[in-house]
Amino acid sequence: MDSIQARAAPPAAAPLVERRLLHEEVIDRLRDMIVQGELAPGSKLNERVLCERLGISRTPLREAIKYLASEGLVELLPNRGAMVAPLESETVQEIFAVLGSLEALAGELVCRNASDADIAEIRALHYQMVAHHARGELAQYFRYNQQIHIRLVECAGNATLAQIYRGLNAHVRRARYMANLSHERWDKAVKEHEEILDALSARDSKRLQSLLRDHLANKLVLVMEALNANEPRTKTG
Amino acid sequence: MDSIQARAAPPAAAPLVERRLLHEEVIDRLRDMIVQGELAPGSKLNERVLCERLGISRTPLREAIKYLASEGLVELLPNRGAMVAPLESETVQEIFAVLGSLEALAGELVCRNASDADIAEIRALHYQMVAHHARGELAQYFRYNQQIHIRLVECAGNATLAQIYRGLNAHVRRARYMANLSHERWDKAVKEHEEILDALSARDSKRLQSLLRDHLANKLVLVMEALNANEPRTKTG
DNA sequence: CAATAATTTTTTGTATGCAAAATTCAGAAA
DNA sequence: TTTCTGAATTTTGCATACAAAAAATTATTG
Repeated sequence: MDSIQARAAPPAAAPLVERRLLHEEVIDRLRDMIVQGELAPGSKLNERVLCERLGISRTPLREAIKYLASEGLVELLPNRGAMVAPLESETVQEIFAVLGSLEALAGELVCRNASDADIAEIRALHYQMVAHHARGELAQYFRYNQQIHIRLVECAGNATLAQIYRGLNAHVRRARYMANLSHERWDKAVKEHEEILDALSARDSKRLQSLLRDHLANKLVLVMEALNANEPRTKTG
Repeated sequence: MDSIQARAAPPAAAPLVERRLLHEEVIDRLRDMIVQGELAPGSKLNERVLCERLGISRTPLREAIKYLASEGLVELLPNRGAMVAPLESETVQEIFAVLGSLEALAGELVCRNASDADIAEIRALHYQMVAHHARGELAQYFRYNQQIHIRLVECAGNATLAQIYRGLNAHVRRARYMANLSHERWDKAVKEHEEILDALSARDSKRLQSLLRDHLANKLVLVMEALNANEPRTKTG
């Protein structure tokens, strides 16, 4: 029983870091399970099963589910519980349209507001990513790739923007679009990142916006391919 | 005891409209109370008090609070419950920056995707609004004003965009920025709406975007004034 | 055998109970 | 008075209990 548990240990001392609340722990844990694909899009969330898996009671689980429903990762089915939000190609296209707007805004703001240290940090992430690309380590590459985009938006200095961006990004990430990435396209994506980093370093807002837009368009193609590969069935199925 | 109650009436027949779930009812009810200012920004949400007021138990209330926390209208305080999200001028400015991007996108999409019926509906709302302006009915004017903006974004045909827009809009609306609207500014706002309607009718995307941006900028000024009027105290207080 | 009806089982929605944490408040010390 | 201190009270977080709804299973009929 090495699962999450409430009030297990006696108070050793004043906890330096606030003890995390169970339902918050569960929010993060569930979100991870959904984004990582452990809980597949469209699959039903059985409370009993999840409670056993997480070692908690239904109350914090249900609270976490409500939170994620508002985030859009979960859909509530009245009297029938909840399911992982399906990954419809239509919704994905909608999300990309919004992401485009948000990245454009982020591109403008980050050039104006990011500190040199911020940009240095993004550069460091970039070189990590390039190294993983050179070694053909796709999963690690993907991880740093994500981090770069997230960090770029965060460094724009608009927390509201960053939060919305992260939420939409999580939704799309479930498509596992990196799985079938050709060498050619991979190389191209890295090249695009080089240019993005250049524009950011020069704080060339217009160029950065344009590069981000093109990069996102290419990513959309990837995502749609992944989607069509996994669920080519129409609604008649 | 005419409050919301669970499973009160015996099944008269198959309910034509799905019986709403208690926690969903509470989500809407709480959101209204927050946006209407019945629950002030920064005020603590006492579960006992709210349960009594709504005539429900703590479980659905807490679930609703979690939902609204993800929406951003409520902030969770570990081991101390929750409070209505404060209305910081910094956050408001962030939100307006994002709203600007979203309205720009909406302006583009609505010109491309809205049906003539959609535009006719917005025009009808516009004339209702104008009538209330002529009669000096501020509250009603405000209501239609809101509806026009919401409907415009909805008619862009991107549900994700519309949902995010509504959420951010709700947050800002709490500022009650219409309260101290001068006659001069009111007239100007209506003029701006006339132009917006014109551009929409002509499906002139660029002009519409430009008009929406200016209109939003003016609104930001109003909101900031309302904010400074109500909480001019600095963080030292 | 298929199709429907009746029954059992499971699952969900809500209320309630209990313990930990936070808050309040009375009284003592400075 | 103001400022601690510590018990009483309130409030929160989580678990559990119970009833309604849905799903699965069995029984029944054509």
